[in-house]
Amino acid sequence: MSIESRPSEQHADASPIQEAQDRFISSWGQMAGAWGISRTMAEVHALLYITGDALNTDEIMDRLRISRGNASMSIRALLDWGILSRTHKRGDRKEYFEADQDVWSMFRAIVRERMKREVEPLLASLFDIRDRSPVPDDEAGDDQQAAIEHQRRIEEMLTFFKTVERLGQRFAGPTGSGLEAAAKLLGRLP
Amino acid sequence: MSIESRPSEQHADASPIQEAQDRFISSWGQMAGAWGISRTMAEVHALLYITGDALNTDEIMDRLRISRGNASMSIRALLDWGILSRTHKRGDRKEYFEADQDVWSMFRAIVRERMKREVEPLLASLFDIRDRSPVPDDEAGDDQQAAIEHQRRIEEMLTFFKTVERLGQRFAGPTGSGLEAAAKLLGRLP
DNA sequence: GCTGAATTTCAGTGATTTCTGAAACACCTG
DNA sequence: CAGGTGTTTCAGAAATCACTGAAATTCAGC
Repeated sequence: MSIESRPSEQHADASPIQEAQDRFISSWGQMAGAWGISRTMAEVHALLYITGDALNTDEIMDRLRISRGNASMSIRALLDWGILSRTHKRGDRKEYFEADQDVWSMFRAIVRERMKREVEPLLASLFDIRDRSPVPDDEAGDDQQAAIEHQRRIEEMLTFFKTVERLGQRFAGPTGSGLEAAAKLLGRLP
Repeated sequence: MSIESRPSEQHADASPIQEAQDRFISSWGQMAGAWGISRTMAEVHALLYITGDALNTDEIMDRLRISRGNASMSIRALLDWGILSRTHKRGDRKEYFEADQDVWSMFRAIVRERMKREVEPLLASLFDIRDRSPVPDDEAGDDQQAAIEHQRRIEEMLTFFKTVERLGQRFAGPTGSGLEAAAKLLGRLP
């Protein structure tokens, strides 16, 4: 028999703290788009963060009212992002999952992953485009002018994203513990 | 190895520079997800940025092979984001659109907009959640312990996003011209 | 106020993403 | 190795998002 006092209605008998947690989960879920992940992934993470508990798949399914498949895939994806970790409990074969409780280290993981997935491929493309673009020669002419300005724009983008990548490494890279301080420094308002 | 799938089949002979532009447009389009906009929006912007020209709706439709409706809506959205501006040409009733040619100012606009759309609402939710959360009292007990830790987690999130917001204002706000320098400063690798 | 060019809107359609549920798989333990 | 428990996979259903094309709207000039 399952231990589920499954809240089939929205919050049948939710404690005040559960209500607050649900609000957090839902807000966090709405941010999903911003992190480039699915709503469910965000909600699973929110649940584990805000409760602070290590939960197993069934508990997550039950609390968020999602299917086993969805839970499994979302958990897997969050593990891949490196913002969830596995644990086990003695005498229990189930896997338990918990979220990093340090907000800064959690965001470092997110930045690291987005760098890898978005900035790096773009940089590679930009280098590639630069290498394949027609090289302006000495002759004057509209084509040459166009080629020169094209090159300038590609260079500017490259410079920008190279800076972004260096910042990202500073923040999120292996040696990247310096950002909290940096943020505080920069954050001092004029 | 060949470069198949040349985008311009109806423009029979694409110039080398057009090919480079098309590659840029396509790479930029793939980043769309990262900026939280649709692929077409990103492509329209890429086209206007990389050509540096002011183009009208028909030219954009033709070059990107998209419908009038899609073009109109994408342009409108980009105008709302503040990274495109309108111009006119003498003796032509059509509207022309051009992209900000300064990469840094363009990204300031993007950051500003994402702050408004994502960070600010989340901050509002977090404040709201904090205010509605049960207040821990003096008595000991599991409920109290849970309430205390819940509060701590909400506070930590709040602190993080308040910092993010201040950083964003530093970078993208009205007084926000300081970031390029700041980025260079931070970017100096260890 | 009419005309026609330019632009916007939007219902319908198409494409993509996410979710479900059940089957397949893995792995203990007796 | 049989039976049970826990996890992953995946085909199809559902939900969401983007795009089209045509009709409606706006607006300058007559």
